[in-house]
Parts: sequence; structure tokens; C-alpha cells
Amino acid sequence: MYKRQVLSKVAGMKPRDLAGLLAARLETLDVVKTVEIAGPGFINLRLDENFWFEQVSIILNAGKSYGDSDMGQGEKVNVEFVSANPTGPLTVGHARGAVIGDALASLLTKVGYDVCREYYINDAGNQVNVLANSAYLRYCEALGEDIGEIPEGLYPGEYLKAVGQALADRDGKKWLGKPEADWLSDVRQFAIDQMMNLIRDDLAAFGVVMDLYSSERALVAAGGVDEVMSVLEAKDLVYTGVLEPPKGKKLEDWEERPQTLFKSKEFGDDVDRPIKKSDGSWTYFAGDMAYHLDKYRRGYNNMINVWGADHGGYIKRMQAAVSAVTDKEGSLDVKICQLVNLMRDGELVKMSKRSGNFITLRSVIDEVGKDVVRFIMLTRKNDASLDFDLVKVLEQSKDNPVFYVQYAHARNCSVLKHAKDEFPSLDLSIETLKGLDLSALNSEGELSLIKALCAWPRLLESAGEAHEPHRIAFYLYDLASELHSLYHKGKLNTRLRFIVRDDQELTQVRMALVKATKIVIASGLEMFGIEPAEEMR
RNA sequence: GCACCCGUAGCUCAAUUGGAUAGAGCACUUGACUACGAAUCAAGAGGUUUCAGGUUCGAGUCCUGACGGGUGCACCA
Repeated sequence: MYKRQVLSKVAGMKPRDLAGLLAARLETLDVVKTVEIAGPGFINLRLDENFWFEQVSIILNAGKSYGDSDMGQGEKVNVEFVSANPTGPLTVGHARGAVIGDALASLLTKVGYDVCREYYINDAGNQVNVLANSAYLRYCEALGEDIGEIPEGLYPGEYLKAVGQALADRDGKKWLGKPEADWLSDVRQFAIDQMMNLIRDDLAAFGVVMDLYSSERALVAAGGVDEVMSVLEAKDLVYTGVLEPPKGKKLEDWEERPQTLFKSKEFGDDVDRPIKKSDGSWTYFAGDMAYHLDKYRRGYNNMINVWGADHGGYIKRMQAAVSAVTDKEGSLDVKICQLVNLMRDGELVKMSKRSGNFITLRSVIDEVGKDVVRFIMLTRKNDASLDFDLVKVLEQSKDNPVFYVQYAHARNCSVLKHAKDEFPSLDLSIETLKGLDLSALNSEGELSLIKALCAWPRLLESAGEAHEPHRIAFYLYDLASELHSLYHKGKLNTRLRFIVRDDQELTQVRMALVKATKIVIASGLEMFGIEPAEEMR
């Protein structure tokens, strides 16, 4: 039963009258079995069962491409995500953004967009100088110097030892005892490259492959910021002014000072935003404007950024900047990822970045596997916080959605295998199954499962339009539930089992449904970058 | 003080973008294993969608105002 409400003030008719008119037309269609008008003008259609049987053949025929859509019409979309500072390995904090961005990119590809996965390397700010200094210390250490405690303000992480060693291997004692000005640039680039290799490896282990890594430093060096400044100046959107101090928040070192400002208020922001620091250098925001202009000029009118919750206050100014530099042609959607609370059996795992005591993404992947991490990260809306319990995610029970969905897929595989054992001569090839008369799939549970399968293409489109990949996770859970439910109908009534011992023909028809279900679950999981389980252990 | 996000069953969360009687899981009660994997399934109970107004045929969803929670708030990125 499909429901569709038709609103029409345009027609100048009462909804019920209009519904009557439409109903009369709809009734003439072959696939429509019954039409009812309900309530204030709802039209309820009941489709002929043959329509549903045909859908199973359609799914089998389409295979993994079932649900592909041309909604995006090949339009280019840029999804920028992770973009972690190149100062250390990825942490669990980065995992959520990584999965949301990656799954969203896959989803948009599925519904017909031309998607670019992009990582913005923040390699121009002060923190990479801190990185360089930290790495330099480790370099000295590698050459036998006693460096003592890592000073406050530098990165204490052990992972930098390897960088120091690698630098020593490459350059020998070249930089030892030299002033910072001599080595900063070289050491910095070396350390950034090392860190990016580390991050790339972490992402690869997590199943994320970027199409493009963009360097802030390279962009600035190529004149990107000068370019965006001249664009803004041409539009008269830059001026020198004095900002008021924020109220209610005490800033001890506040001083009134003229600054170079961007008129972001004209584009919906709360205040105008500085684009130069007091020392005359560009702010991060200036670089970011240049970067978004660059993306736009590469053809990405549609930009999606995946950010952590702590950057929420940055959205308005970035959207204002995009509007300004693209003459409102470009659009920017920012997906904010709320915090992930890492737990172990109900207890919060404490982390502190200061002491270098953070949990790396790699260690979590090693402990529970990437598939589990990826799925759980998508079981909440991106803007809701999420508990990730290292113990519970491995439980094999229906409390654990990863298991529940994987189990449904494994169960399909198992049933198919058993069918083959039962009827060695049974032909289960797609070519044969899709040509069968499937009208025996007419029990309530079977029709219910078929309808759930048929919701897949539409679900993809609406999830893609809303930029909400988590909906796929909920759908897969529901679909798994349909399958488990149908399976258990066979417990009560042997005739309803997938495999009917004395009826090879019926079994074969049911295998068509099992295979169709397997296809949809598998393609959903694969969209999440998760390998469908053939069996559970 | 300002901005953004959130507030839905005892708990954790959904809700097809404004549609019909607001849905799942956990926990609770009850039932189903000699047979395709019971790691599951079925049934029951559980609600003034934080509160108060407003918009309209119709609001969990939109607008206003409270209340409660989170995040951020020159010259960091």
C-alpha cells in the first residue's frame, strides 16, 4: 500500500474532490488494484501483487546497481572531510567525520553525482611550526642528545621519534646545533610529509581513499589568498574597522585595534570577520576563503564540509564567504559531527591530548575492526552525540546493529547454501531466478519483505538529498528485521520455510527473494565500506 | 550577553523534509527450539513529542517566547 498526499490549492478544488478525480484516473492503470480515498483527501493505492513480484526480478537483474539513480545528473559535488591537522596520527575523534564523509560521498555517487573526496591539509599555520620544533627535538634525540622532558607546548607523542630518526637518517648531523631559522623550513616540510603518510595509512586501514589532498601552504604560495582578496575588494567587501569585544566573555588581553575585515554581516553572519592578524599575516579564515574559491573554480558549486562540533561557530562565516566569492552561485553545506564518547564496558575512556594520551583510530581498528567502527558511527544522526563502547560493539546480539545486519546477510548465504545441499540439481543462477514466475511469493511476510526491498531506491534519493547517510543504517536494520521475521515464520509453519523439502520449485522461487535481499543488504553495507559477512563466527 | 545544535516511551534513538492512529531496540511481562543458524522471532504494556502561544485542512517538524542540555564566541587552526 503506497500513500501519497496531493496538495492542490492551485487547482482551486477541495482536496477530497481532487482526490476523487485522481482516483478515477488511477483506477484505470493495470498495476493499481484498488483505490480508496481517506480522510481529508488521501489516496490509498493497493498495487497488484504481480507488480511486486516483478520488482524481485528487477532487483535480481540490476544486482548491485539496483537503486542507482540519475538524480544528481552528473553534477559535481565536493565532499571535504577529515582534514585533520598534520601533527599526529588520527584519533577516534576523527573517525566519525571520516565515516560520515566517506559514506556520504558513496551515497551521492550512487544517486548520480560526480563526487570528489577531498582532504584539506592545514600545513600553513603555527601548529606545523610546533610540529617542526617537536620533530627537531626528536631528531636531536635520535642523534644521541639528551633532550630531557618534552617542553610544554610541544607535541610529546612517541610517534615523533620515528620522524626524528628518519630525519637523522636522511640528513645526518646537518642541522645539529644550528639556529631554528636554518632548519625550520626543511624540518617542517619533512615532518608534514611524514605525518601525512601516517594519516594516509590510517585512512587506508579505515577504508577511506581520498581523491585529492589540497595543501593550504601550496595554495597560499600560489597566490590564492591574494586572489580571493582582490575578488573581495572588487566587490567592496573588505574594509578596515574596529570590532567590539564579545560581551559576557572576559578577554583579559583585549585591545581595541583596527583590523582588515570581511563584510560577512552582509551575507548573514553575526559580525564582520578579520582576515589579517595583528602582525599583518593572513588569518586561517583568509586561507579558507581562498580554498573555497579554489574549489568553486574547479567546478564545485556544491560543497559539503564535514566538521567537528567545536567548529560549529565557524559555519556562518564560511557560508557567507562562499556566497560572497561565488556571487551566490556556490552552496556550502556543513555537516557537524558531535562528540564520540569512547567507552569500555560502560565506562568512559579518558583521553587528554596534552599528555599525548589519546586513543588512536588505528588502535581501535585493531581492536574491533574497521567494519564495526564504520557501522556504529552511522547509527546516529551526525549532529547527535554517540557512545562507542569497545565491548558492546563486539557483542553478538540484536542490541548490536552491526551484528544484527551482518547476521541477516550471513543467514541469506547460509540458506542459499543449504538449498543447494538439499537440491543438488537446483539452478540458483541469477539468469534463471530472474526469469521465474514469482507469484508464489504471496504470503504476508514475503510481500512485506519485497516492499521493504522496493523502498531502497527512494530511500537512497531522500538520504542523498538530505545529505544524511545514517538513514541507510536504519534502513538496513529494518530490512534485516524483515528477513529475520520471515525466517521465523518457517518455525511455525513448515510450508513457509525458505527451503521446502518436498518442493524444489517453491524453494527455487524463494531463493530468488533471498538473493534479492542479499543484494540490497550487501550493497548497503558496501556503501558504508563494510564487507558483508558470509558467515558469523 | 550573542549565535548555532539538541530536547520524542523508564533508557538509547527513529520518524519518507508539513501528512493519517508518533515508530524501533534495551529493560519489563508472556509465549516459541527433534527440522533452513533460537546469536532469532511473536505478543503485551509503555506518550499531553520539555512548557506556553502562533501559522493552516493538518505541526515532533515552520514562527515567537520561556525552561533545560551541548558547542562556539578578535589577533588559534
